[in-house]
Amino acid sequence: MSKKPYYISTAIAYTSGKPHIGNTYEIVLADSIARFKRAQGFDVYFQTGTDEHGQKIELKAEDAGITPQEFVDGVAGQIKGIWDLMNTSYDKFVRTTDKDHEKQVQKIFKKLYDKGDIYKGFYEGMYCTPCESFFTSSQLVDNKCPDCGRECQPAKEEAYFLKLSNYTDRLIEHINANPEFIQPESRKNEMMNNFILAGLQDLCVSRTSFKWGIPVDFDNRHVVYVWLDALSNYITGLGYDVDGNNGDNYAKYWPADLHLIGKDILRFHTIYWPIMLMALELPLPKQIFGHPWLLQGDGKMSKSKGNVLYPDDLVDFFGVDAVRYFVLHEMPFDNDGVITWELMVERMNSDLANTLGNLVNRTISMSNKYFEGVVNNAGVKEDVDDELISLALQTPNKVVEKMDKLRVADAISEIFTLFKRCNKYIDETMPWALAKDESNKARLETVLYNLVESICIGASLLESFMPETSSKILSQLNTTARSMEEMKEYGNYPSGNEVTKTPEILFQRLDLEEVIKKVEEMRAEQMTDAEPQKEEEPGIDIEAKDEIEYDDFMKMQFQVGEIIACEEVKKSKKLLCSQVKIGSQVKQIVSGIKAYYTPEEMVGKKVMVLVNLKPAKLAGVLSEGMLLCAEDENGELALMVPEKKMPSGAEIC
RNA sequence: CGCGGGGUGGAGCAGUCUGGAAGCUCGUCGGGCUCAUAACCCGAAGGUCGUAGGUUCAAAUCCUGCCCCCGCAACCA
Repeated sequence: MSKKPYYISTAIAYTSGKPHIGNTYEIVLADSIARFKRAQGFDVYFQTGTDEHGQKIELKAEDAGITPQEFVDGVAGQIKGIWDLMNTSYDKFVRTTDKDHEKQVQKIFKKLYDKGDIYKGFYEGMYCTPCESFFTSSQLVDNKCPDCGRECQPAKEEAYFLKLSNYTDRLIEHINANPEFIQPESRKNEMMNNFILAGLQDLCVSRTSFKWGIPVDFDNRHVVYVWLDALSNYITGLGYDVDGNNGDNYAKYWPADLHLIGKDILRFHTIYWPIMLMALELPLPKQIFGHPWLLQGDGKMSKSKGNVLYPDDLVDFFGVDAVRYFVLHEMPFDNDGVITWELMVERMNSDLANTLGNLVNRTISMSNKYFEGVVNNAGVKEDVDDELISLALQTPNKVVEKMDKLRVADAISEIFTLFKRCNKYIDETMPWALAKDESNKARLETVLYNLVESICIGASLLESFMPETSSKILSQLNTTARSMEEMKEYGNYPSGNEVTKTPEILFQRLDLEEVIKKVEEMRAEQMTDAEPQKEEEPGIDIEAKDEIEYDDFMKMQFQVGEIIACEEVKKSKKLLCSQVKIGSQVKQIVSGIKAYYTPEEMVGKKVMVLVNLKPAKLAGVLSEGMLLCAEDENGELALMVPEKKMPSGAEIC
């Protein structure tokens, strides 16, 4: 009987920089699922990779003074290095700059164009010439550019679009008929209500504004734009060929069983990707799981704070398997998980060192102490054994159940429940008491046998999640991993086998204070590393606007305003509504700065106001001007305030 | 009234569909034990299950109103 195929993929990582712990979570999660499916006897194909095109990369490469190809080669290598460091067992690392991928994307583009699913059209809308940007009429404010406030003209720019309307009915049907398709299910409603039922806009699939992409072969002014390129990796990586000369892997593994992705890109995977496949007349993937995010507890990650968690640093502190354990265990099924140093140290000490490491250590030590390492199944059973044995037999099934529902964190917990039961069993049977009387020798042998056997089962199950630890334990017990089949019966550990004489500590307990101290040192180091950059801080470049006349400038009236009252705009997330005193008059101004200032902080500030901006309604509230802010590359805002004391109403010129 | 999820001992969660003694992990405190990595095992304290009503012999669980948090969408003059 041939093995059933199982194809799992992660999203491909964008090669703009080094992956942090959040990115790493996804690959580890996918890896544990892939390993588990292999253990269950599936013929698993596990694909990951990198998304390497786009304007952002073109610009970054330019900054670095190298070609885009050199740039992405470097970052892709770095990402692959981290994936390998995390001990992930992917079968293929696909890159969107792979020649065969590029070729197939061109063919896909052509085929859909020939079929009429891709059409040449126009970016049609309101165009702001100075900003070089298109806006839909709903984005405009009183027909003015939302960025600069100037008049926009109706305009067109040539681009190719993927037509969605032909397939939306089929997509809706498919989603409704297959409740498993989008996971977690709550996300299904978001996609349906916010996008599909609201009416889909055709997806723009080409660009003329940059070059670093796959050229449209029949119209080389255009390059293929992001999603059509990136999503195709799932089939091109398998050797899919538009003309039907598919590779073996495609025939064997498509459609995919599971696309594992972050919740932020569910829309592309549950709407655009299925429609692309329908247009190509290919079957749809069976399931798409938008996993939650792993967040840091100690504030927003930022390089300047030096608190970004990188997987390689964590591995230095804790070791690969501990890091794998953290990210898998702290992540619930459909809520964001939180990771902090405190939490990691706690898990390390409590779960890994105490429960697991110590169990293995004390078991092996006793075997050596009482029987010189020889483990014999003497068969002197007592009632207390039953509970342990039955749990050891049930645990594999429990783990399978959880994994079938993609509840990876829960699956690991089941394994640790078994280890905890082992610790309890030691206290119940008190081997050290048995050892005092020679007549209890056979019973003592049985007790130790039960421990070793149960640990073997637990360690074998652990392989998918903590492969290195699993093999360390098994090798200390001088045996190998059990198959799922072998775990159906109890007592497979060979009687008379000999465990190691020198048990190695699996996980060293850590002192929280010491860890915090080291972390601070590391942060300080990261800060100094960042320092030179700060010195020469080039500032950030933004898109240049057209030159203006002095008269244009003079049209704008800026004055100092004093904020005399401020409140949140209900029903909006980002807006604060301020009463601003400008000379003798008071204007109401709404600003999108709630995330950076509280209403209390605002009151009393003297700020720079653009006074003669045409009033507009924001979230239903009238706004009669604009508070000016500086904005950095992360969108962080800072109000502009006069450097010296100035009365409200003072002109800024 | 845009759509959806959630509020359970100090922390993180399960239980809600299918009403019927409030559970798990961590932490705290007390005890036991000594094989082991100051570990392991047992016990205890600590919750009006967001809030106000309703249905019922019985409500964390079903119904209604309200408050708060989160995700998505909109908005960021």
